[in-house]
Amino acid sequence: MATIYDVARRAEVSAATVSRVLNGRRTVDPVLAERVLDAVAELGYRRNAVARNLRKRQTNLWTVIVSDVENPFFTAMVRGVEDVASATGFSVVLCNSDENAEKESNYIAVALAEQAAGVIISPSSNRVEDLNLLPEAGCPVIMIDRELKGVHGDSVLVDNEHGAEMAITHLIGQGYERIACITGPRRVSTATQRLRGYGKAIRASGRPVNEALVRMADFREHGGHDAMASLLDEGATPDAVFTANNLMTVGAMECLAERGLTVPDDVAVVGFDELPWADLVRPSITTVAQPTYEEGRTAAELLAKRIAQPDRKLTRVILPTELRVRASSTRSSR
Amino acid sequence: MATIYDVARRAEVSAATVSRVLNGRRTVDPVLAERVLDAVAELGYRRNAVARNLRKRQTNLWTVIVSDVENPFFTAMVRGVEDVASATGFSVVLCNSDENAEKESNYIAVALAEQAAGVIISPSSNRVEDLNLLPEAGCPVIMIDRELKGVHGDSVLVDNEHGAEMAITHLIGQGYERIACITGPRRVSTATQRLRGYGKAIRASGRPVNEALVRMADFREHGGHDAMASLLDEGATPDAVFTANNLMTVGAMECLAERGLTVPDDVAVVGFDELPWADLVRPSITTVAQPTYEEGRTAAELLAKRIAQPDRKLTRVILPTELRVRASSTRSSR
DNA sequence: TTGTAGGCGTTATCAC
DNA sequence: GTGATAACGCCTACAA
Repeated sequence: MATIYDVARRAEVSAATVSRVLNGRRTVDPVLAERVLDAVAELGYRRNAVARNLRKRQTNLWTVIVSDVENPFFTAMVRGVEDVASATGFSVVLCNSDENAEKESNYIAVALAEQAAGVIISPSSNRVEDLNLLPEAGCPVIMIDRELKGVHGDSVLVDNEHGAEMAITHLIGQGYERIACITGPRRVSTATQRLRGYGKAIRASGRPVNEALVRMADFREHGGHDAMASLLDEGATPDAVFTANNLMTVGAMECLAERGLTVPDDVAVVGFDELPWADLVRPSITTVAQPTYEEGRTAAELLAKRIAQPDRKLTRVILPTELRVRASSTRSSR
Repeated sequence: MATIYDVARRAEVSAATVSRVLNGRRTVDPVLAERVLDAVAELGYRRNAVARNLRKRQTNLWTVIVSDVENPFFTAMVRGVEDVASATGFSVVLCNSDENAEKESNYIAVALAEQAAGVIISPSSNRVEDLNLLPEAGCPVIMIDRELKGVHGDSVLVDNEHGAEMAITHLIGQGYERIACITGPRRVSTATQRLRGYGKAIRASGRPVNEALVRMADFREHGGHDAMASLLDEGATPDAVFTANNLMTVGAMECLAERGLTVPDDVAVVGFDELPWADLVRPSITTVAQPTYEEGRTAAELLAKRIAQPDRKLTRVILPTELRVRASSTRSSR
């Protein structure tokens, strides 16, 4: 591999001049500059980003830690991040924490060691201290999708409570009476916020919240399935269910199908998050849609800004959700 | 940030000893080692991977370049890669070439500059020379899903031709007669191999291949939709269609639904690749399933081996596909 | 076993 | 405007 010195020798200038030409900051005699560029081309020189990063004490790597890479929700988000990153000259290191606190801590350690320029994370754990290692080391953190109080970083969220409220209010308006809720783990902000929206809407209709209709699952397909089964088996007899994320919606639907229950006639379904290719799913599912790609973009833009300007005020962006009414929650007859 | 020298001073040893303790290669006096470890803990020292990489002239970064991050097929694959990477101490830099040759070349340049330890790529272009820059610079390449002849690297593929053949043979067995094929761009190996399997099966049944029933689209949802529309509009009147990837399957299905055509009674559908949550899609779709996660794992394992042993013989792994017969291709009556 | 010293390839700070 | 020269933080001969 050719180094900057090889180029300098060939162009008959100093290494410093080569560096200046390559970085285009200060002015260089056009004649020398051309000699340098020629030498670069002839040698097929590429600069060594590792050496550059060491010298500049900063990299162009963003670490993105998501809690489930296989969930299409995060996929779309990552794409938003990636688009902004490549447009601003950063590369994205993708890490899958798999809802596992150990893995998450591990990836944080790696990000620190690799001198990541910034981290975008949807926290799986509530290890505030681990996350704060990053800002303490001067590495900005953006929380996305999920919020963790006490972490010194910006965040990009959606109006989870309101989204859930819309979902439940819609079900109530359709005449459903025993509305169940399958939410995620208590430590995750989206789970509690969506549950709160559920409770708020139920109470707003003048009814009490029935704990027998509430389940805390794990945001996974299997968990949604089992929570649905438990609702049915334990005699809670729901006539509708609100599931707090896409995977659990799928799990719950599968459980209903296994039991021979019809959606929406036996049990109506509204899920948080869009499903990919929702149009092919029958019955089509009513969802609370969030602007996933935009969340990724926004987080990335926030990170780029903070890197440029480390002392700017912390921001907390809340993006709107939208209720998309489809067949799974509209009464055909009764 | 504390450096190895800060630790050395605190532990009253030399920097070399600290390095030796941290890397655990050669033996160090247990007493000194403990002093070092204590100093590390007290200072919250973390080694700077950038400096280490410069010195060692190699990083622990794998660059994974996929042609569409939002396609669940690649998502599962990336997860397979990521699992192996993190188990072997590598990090994954994810790049989305978006079926775009320019972006792809760009990411290759970045991988080179960042001194990636290896690259796993599903090529979007057929720029063999660009890809070969990597092995020339000593950076191993693994091609995944798609093959590009002339590239000096290992590859992990599936038996595309055989998979397509199974699909078509199945349709023929079900009595379909005018079987259309929507495949991908000619430059992509999976597109041509799947088309070849289609032709082979058709001919094996004693019929000629009718070019009016074949379309080359772009492996995207929209492309699948338009190709289906063109088949219907141009009077080719297919009674079945084989779509060469998951996104085009969705597009074609949507087109059929728009036209009020019923699957499988008006037109049967078999698609290459599973759809996520295939069980919720109605009618359920017959697919040629490939072991996506395994492809990722295999590619990653191959990369790890090649890094450890750069001169091992080039390998080309072919993983099997499997026909999953569902409702979209089984004649109810006629 | 331990310490010293040189270098990985850049960029930044000086003089000139 | 250009060219020496000194870091950036680490690893590893080599010498002790």
